[in-house]
Amino acid sequence: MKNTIYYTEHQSPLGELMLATTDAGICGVYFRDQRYFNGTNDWQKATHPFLDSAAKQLDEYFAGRRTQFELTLDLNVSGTAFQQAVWQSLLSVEFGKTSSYGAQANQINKPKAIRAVGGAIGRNPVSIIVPCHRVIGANGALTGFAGGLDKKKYLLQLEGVI
Amino acid sequence: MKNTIYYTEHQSPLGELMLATTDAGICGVYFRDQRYFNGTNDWQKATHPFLDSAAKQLDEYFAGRRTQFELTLDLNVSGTAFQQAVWQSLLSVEFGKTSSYGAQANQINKPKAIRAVGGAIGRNPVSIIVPCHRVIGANGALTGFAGGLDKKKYLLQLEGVI
DNA sequence: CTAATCATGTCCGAAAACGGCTAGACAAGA
DNA sequence: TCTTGTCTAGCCGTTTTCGGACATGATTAG
Repeated sequence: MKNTIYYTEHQSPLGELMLATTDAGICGVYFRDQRYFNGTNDWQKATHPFLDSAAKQLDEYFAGRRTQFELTLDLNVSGTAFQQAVWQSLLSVEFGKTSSYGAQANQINKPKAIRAVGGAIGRNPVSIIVPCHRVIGANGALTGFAGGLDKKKYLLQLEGVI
Repeated sequence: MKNTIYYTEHQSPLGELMLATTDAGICGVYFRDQRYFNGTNDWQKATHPFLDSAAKQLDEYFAGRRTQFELTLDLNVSGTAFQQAVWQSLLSVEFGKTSSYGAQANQINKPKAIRAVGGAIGRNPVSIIVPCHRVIGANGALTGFAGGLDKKKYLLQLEGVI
C-alpha cells in the first residue's frame, strides 16, 4: 500500500539537505533539523535516478544556472487533501517572484483560510523545489520558514528579489 | 514495516466469522458486525495456510472435538502494550474454566487496573481462540461481549460451564 | 495610526468522559 | 444470623473533546 521511500544526503550552500523520493517522484527535500520533519523510520538510504536528477538540478539552482526545476514530483505521500492542494498551488509561483499567503488562499478557492494556508506551507515536504520560500507577508515581511528565516532570506537574495 | 494482512470468511454456528492472518500468525477472528472492529482497508482476501488451520480447528471446536487450539498467533499487529499484555494473559485461561476481570488484572501485575482490563478484553482481536469469553464478573454475571452476550453464553454452554 | 476582531485547517497537550469492574457498607427479608 | 440485593466510591487505560497556537490579512472602531 505504502510505497517505499528512498533518501540520500546532499551538500548545499545552506547545509546538508535530505532528498527523498518514491518510485512515483520526489517527495521530500528537508533542511538539517528543520521544523515539522517527521522522520526516517522505514526510509531506505539508497541511490535512485530521481534523487540523482534532483541533486544535479539543485546544484545548478544554487550556482545560479537554473531558474526552473524539471522533476517528477510525488506530493501525495503525506499531508491532508487541503495541504496537498496548497503545495500544488505553490508550484505556480515562478522564480524571482513572490506571493502572499492571502493570494495563495484565493488560488485554492478558500479566500478565508489564510492562516490555514500558512500552516500548510510551513509543512511543505519539498523545500526549494516547491517554492514555499517565495510566499511572504502581504506587507513584505518574511514571516517564517521551517528551515530558519536566514535560509529563506538567502534563497530570495539568490533569486534577486531582495 | 507493516505486514500484509490476509483474510477469509468462514461459517460457524454463531454466524459468519472473519479470519485474518499475517505471515507471522493469526491476528484476527471477528464476528459479523461486532463492536470495535477496525476494518478491512488494505486487507487482502486470500487463502493462507494459517487461515486453513484456523478454520479447521474452529470447526472441531464447535463440533465439541477440540478443547485447545494449536495455532501460531500474532497478537502484536494492533493494540497498545497494555492491551497486548492482557490478550497474552488471556491465553492461560483453559477450556471449561472461567476467570474474573480482577484475576486477570492481578496476572499482569496491575491489580488495580480492573476496568482498564475490561476495556482491553473487549478489544481482543482474536475472539474464541484468545478466550475472552471465559472472563466473567466476580459475581458470576456475564457482563459483556463484543459480539453480543448471546454469543458469549453460547460459547460458555458449549464448554459446559453454565 | 494602533488595536481588536474574525475567519480556517491542523497539530498538540490537557482534561474530561467512558467503559465487558469490585469490594464494602447497608438494608430488607427469611 | 444468613442470604440477597442495591448502592457507592475508587481504580486505570483509552478515547473523545476542547482550547490554544500557528509562517495571515481585511475590516472596523477608537
